[in-house]
Amino acid sequence: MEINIAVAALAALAQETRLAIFRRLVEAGPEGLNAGAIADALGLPAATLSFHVAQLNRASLVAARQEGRFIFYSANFAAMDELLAYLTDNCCQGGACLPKAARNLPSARRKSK
Amino acid sequence: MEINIAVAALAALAQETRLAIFRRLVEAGPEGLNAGAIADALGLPAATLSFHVAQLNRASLVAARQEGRFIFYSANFAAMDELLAYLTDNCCQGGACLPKAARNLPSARRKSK
DNA sequence: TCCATGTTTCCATTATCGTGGAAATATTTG
DNA sequence: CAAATATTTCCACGATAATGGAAACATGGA
Repeated sequence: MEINIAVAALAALAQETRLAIFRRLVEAGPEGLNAGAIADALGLPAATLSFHVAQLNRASLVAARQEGRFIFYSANFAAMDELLAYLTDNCCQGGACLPKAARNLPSARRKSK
Repeated sequence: MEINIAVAALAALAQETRLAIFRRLVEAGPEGLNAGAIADALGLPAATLSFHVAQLNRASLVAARQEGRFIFYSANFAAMDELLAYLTDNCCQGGACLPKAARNLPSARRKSK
């Protein structure tokens, strides 16, 4: 993962409303939720929800699929995996800041790409 | 970790210059680097470096210590640990997006607060 | 086809961010 | 104290982000 992509993903999550949306989608699992359901759950105007979900989508953290007249959004777990890998690889010296539970692994390093 | 703190940390890292600074400090280890050295390494004007490092500091991702007439900045590994823990706890369904190397752990869950 | 429903785009407004030169503020050394 | 060096604060500029109402754009059903 290049730094630009990591920055884009971080920026997408670095906003309270968007982080809340993403958490909700993670909670919802692979099925995801349609736009209205997210808006209802978080008490957001449709335009605001649409704006934020579009940003998450642009950063590839959220996928969209049409289903009837609904649009379902779902968390992209693989992208989150890559972001976490980037952070552990580049922002932790020798895994020094991996969560304690993961700290004493044989080798948590990953292909640098 | 509360959502506000996570957002603040993410926002601090969600900027190319700042992420580069943080990476450099991680690389430098606990000793850290003085402001001028960081600026030189990244080719940044002093004012710009100071601005960004202050943001990282406000987000508690970077610590500062005076040493003679230099000010040394160093990465706060514990804070990074907490951020990673927040992300894995709240943005990965059952650890579904933990980096592969860490995925099959007995229990990567951590105290929620 | 017409209507209801779901979602996005358009728009204007306000607020905040990133940048870097210049001046101000430490701190050490002579 | 004065000079040199390190860093920050001040300032102004342009750029981008967040918000939400209203209008436009699908889509499915009667």
